Amino acid sequence: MKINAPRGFQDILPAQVWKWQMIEAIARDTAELYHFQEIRTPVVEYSELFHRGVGESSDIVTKETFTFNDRGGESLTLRPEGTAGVVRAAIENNLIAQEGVRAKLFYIAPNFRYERPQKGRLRQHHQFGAEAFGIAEPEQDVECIQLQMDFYRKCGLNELELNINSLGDGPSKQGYRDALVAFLSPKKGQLGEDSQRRLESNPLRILDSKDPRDQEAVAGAPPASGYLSDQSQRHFQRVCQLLDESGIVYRLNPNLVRGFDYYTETLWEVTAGGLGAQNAIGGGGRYDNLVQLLGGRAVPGVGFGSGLERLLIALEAQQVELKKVSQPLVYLISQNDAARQANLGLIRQLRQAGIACEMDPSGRSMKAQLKQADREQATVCLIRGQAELESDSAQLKNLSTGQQQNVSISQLVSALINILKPCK
RNA sequence: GUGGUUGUAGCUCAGUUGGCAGAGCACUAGGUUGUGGUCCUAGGGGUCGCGGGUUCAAAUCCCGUCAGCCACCCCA
Repeated sequence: MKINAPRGFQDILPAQVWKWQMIEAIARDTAELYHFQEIRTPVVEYSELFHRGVGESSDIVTKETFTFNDRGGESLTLRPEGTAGVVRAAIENNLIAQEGVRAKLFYIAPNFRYERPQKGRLRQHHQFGAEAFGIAEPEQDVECIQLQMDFYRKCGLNELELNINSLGDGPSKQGYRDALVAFLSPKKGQLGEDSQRRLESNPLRILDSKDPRDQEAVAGAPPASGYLSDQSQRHFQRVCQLLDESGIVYRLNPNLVRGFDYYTETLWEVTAGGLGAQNAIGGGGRYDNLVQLLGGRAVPGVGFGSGLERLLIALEAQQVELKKVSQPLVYLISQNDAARQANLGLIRQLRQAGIACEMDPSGRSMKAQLKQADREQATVCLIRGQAELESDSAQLKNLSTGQQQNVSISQLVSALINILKPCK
């Protein structure tokens, strides 16, 4: 019986893996350029972490987690997002034990959400994310945004838009929520079914609904900016000013709301062309209450997560060419059994000398071997038959020019290194 | 969880009114007994997603189911 990968889970095959390695390398290089350090946390956490962290009322926790009991009866959950686990690890390992101690961490890791798959949406997806703890100033928000945007720029992504908004600190957010409910309640009948329900559970989300009925009802709603405390207002203005100064183009979007309960103050989302309906490629925000909520000191934090599958989709749609670099390959070809036997020893020597080699041990025709070498994009073929065995030499054939030369075995390694050097 | 749509060779797909399961590409071999890419010739490869039903006869019609894709919800 044939067994497929579970719904919404995807194999990343050799033909694609090099792209992953490339964008992962860009992510690491860029994060380290900003002096963020990599952290790797477990794929599973106690379920309570996400309930408390992401929020009991958020959709992600209520209906999208992979949750199960282990054999001891503990409830575990596959991580649905990156921040909560990093905060837990930072607290547990005393990385942010004291106020004023700064920790800047990044990760590249899979997340799991039980959803119906569609374009740009899977049950396992991967994110590059970064979290900065200990600094409440808007400079830290902007450093995160700069890192994120630099990452996209280095990957070659062109069509993208940064949306930004502020919901203010806790009291500001609550005040705005109440005001919005007061504004929308009389119009409840005009809202879509989903939003009528959200009016109680998560009214802020009605702001960024796609339903035209909701958009019409929301049109005259008061903006969050009117409910920000003085301090929150100053914070947000400073963020915008710093973005201006660093030449980052953004759009103030008063309807931008994000799905995690822990966000306070600044929040942002980057959208990209070519992604279909799920056009968010990454998002982030400040979460000044989260560390304390999860049992740490009152340490502020800010960070982002960026979806790598969606980045690759966007790069493809925008026809961005990633440059593939691979090691030049030498393909050993044997005319007969004796040559094949000799090449088995030779290939080991060449590999130990640091030269990537391949050969076909099955005794097929030379034509078939050459064809295979061509298919695998070998740079050089090393051909040995009866004549070469007797003269202790090998033919080296350059597959792109077709030129061929005879080289003695004693000089083989240096000759190959010479030929391959300009190909790296 | 809801809706739409598509499942035929490794891949992309055709298949008429229900009447022998097809093409292109890819693969293997030969043309060339020591040389790839181009070309020519031949060959291999199928649970027509799966299960049931109608029929003399089903890839084709009906019912169910599973999966992929797309959209809603939500999010990266």
